[in-house]
Amino acid sequence: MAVSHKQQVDAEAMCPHRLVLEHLTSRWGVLVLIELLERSYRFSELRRAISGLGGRGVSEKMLTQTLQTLERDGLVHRDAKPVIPPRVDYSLTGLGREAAEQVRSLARWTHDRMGEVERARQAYDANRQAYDANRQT
Amino acid sequence: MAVSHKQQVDAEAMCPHRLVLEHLTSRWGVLVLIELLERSYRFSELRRAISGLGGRGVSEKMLTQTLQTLERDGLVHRDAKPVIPPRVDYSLTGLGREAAEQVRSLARWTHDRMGEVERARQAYDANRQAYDANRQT
DNA sequence: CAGTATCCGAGTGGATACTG
DNA sequence: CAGTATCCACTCGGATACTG
Repeated sequence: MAVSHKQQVDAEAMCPHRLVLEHLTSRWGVLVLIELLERSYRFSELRRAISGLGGRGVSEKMLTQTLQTLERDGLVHRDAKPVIPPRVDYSLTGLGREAAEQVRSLARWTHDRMGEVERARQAYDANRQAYDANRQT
Repeated sequence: MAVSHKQQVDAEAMCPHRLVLEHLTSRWGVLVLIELLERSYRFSELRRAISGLGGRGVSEKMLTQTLQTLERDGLVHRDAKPVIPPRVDYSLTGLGREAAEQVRSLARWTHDRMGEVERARQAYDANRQAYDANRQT
């Protein structure tokens, strides 16, 4: 039924570039972009690749939706070859590549800083527990 | 009731750094980080500042939740002054500043490229419409 | 293979009322 | 002021079944 793209968060009164930002930082958007930075992928291939990144896989539905959104925003190029069985290749556009690189570097940053984050969490949780403990006395 | 932080997406089998990434790219996380990059804010002040960025405001609930998550991850520092009426200042930690800068640059990128995105969308929608049209004949 | 269509449960996030 | 607690609408996203 042609998915009128009124699906996502609906813009409402939100400035449009916030929307795009949400698209590329979305749960699967991030992974798709990073994966496509490596090379182009076919649909199912991409699905498997993403599932391989830890976490459980994407549903077909969400991958489709994510890809369509990114394609509409001009970040991903969809190349459907008219053969049987169907073959569709996805790749980044120039615009998409720029975005993907930023996203990847942010992802790498979080990866590199995990140690510090973990420590911060332990400290936080410890305080938290101490606080909660002497509260119920 | 002490919000056991089992709330967000729950980690499940997802690699931990994906979680942190979701925190700082979350709807309000992005805005909080960018805003705090400017200076430190009090709770309500921050709430208003964010509402001023277009889009409708954050609820107290979501702002609280967002701030707690970011604090736990060691990105935001919370300074509660024991005065009446209460005064709490939020600011970025060193770690938080690094993250925020990346997030801001991604936000700026999307802002700068909006023109191209809009054009891509128009092209996409036009094709789409043409396609849908001669389908129902 | 590459989707589309439909249903549905869980969780997000907003509104409201209340507390220290 | 700075939250917490509760309720609830709505959306996201998964499972499933079907199509070209």
